[in-house]
Amino acid sequence: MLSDGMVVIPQATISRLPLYFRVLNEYNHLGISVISSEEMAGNLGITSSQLRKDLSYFGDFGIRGTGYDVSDLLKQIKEILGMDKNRRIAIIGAGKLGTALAGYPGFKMHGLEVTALFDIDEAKIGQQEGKVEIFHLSELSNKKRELGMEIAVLTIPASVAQQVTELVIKAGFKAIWNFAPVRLEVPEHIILQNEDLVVGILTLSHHLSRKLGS
Amino acid sequence: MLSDGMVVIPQATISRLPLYFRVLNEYNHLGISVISSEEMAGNLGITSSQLRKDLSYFGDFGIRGTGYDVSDLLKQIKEILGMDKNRRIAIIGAGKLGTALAGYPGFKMHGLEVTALFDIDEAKIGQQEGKVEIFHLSELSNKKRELGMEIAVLTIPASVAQQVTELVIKAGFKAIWNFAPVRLEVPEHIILQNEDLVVGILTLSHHLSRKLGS
DNA sequence: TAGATTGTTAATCGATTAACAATC
DNA sequence: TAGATTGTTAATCGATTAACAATC
Repeated sequence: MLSDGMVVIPQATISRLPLYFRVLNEYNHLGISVISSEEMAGNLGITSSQLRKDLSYFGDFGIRGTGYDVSDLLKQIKEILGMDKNRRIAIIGAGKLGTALAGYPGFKMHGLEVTALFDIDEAKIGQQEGKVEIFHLSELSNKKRELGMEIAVLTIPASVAQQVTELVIKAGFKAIWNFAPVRLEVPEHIILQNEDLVVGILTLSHHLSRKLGS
Repeated sequence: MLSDGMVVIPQATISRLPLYFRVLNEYNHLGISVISSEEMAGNLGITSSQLRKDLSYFGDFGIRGTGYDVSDLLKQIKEILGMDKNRRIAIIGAGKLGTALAGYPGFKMHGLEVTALFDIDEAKIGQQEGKVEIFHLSELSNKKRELGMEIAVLTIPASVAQQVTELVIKAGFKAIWNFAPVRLEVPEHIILQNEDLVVGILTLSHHLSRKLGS
């Protein structure tokens, strides 16, 4: 694919890139340097067409007749997902979920760094959670400037989520990952991703009801 | 819709039901007893067609010319999602994420109960996490029978996830909610839902790269 | 060159939406 | 009955897949 103008990339395609990244890492560790779309797709339980189509949105990364160079494709996917930017993350809400995420090993492994936690509970302010300090929410703007964070993670009660979202936007964050079970209103230019944990488990519960009739 | 034989319900439809449940709860608390699909859909930022179509997979819940009875529809959705079954959950892996989930208020609010935690770290065995006790993983079968759990949540390292999955299946669990970033192999009859937290944040990171060009 | 595998096109499949007959 | 809103059909939109020309 050549110059793209304004091609819309399906959300599903973007969601599969981390999977490609992971399996390529495995091949890399096994010392495999070239891989076909057929082989990789088989490993992931998808069609090779889908894999090739997904990659084609971003460029021509393969070699016809040969396959894909593993470490080259890894580098490309890192770039596509911004993993080369070492993005810094602020977690708002130093409760159980917030502090658990602060220590989540998956972040660092993917070029992401939790740089600060924020809360309004005075008892928590100044404490360290692993290597990450907890600041008062009123410091959000200052610390953002100081530490260069780009993504705000909301692990706060639904009742205050909209209010805190406005603070976060005022502080200059352009991307929000929202764990509160509520639909946030944000301006067009803010990138919002909802992570609703209840949806996942209720989906399971539904399938249990349906398949087992109980 | 009448008898369904083997209608396939889109995953997207099931994922929206918890949202419908939440907004209906709000109407209920406001004392609103009847609601139109137009009103509800507007509130959620979707089309009324989609809402009506989603509900039509499960039955005829509305009254033409009037709308939907809020508390009746709430009851129906509870039933569809198995929220009336009070399903019990076992969390495997009493690390940060596992213990955070054990205390997650969203579960109880949706008729789900975390009944036990499991780990292999002797230092953790016997401890209480909130109201939930931590047992040794070797007790999984016994405790499942004793406490009647149905859903296993995996909050364990990817490296042991497949091995633990086999234990979980042997213990008789029929549904698995997997937080480990790995593709699990399970028999056909096991209901598996992957919750890959890295996908969410990398999606944000990608959009940051794309929209801001940085 | 012969064999292999990509990138892309066109066909297929599935989900969303607009429109409207049914009906409260 | 007149007005409103459902449940459903058919049209539209978008994503997946099969097939194959391009090419290493």
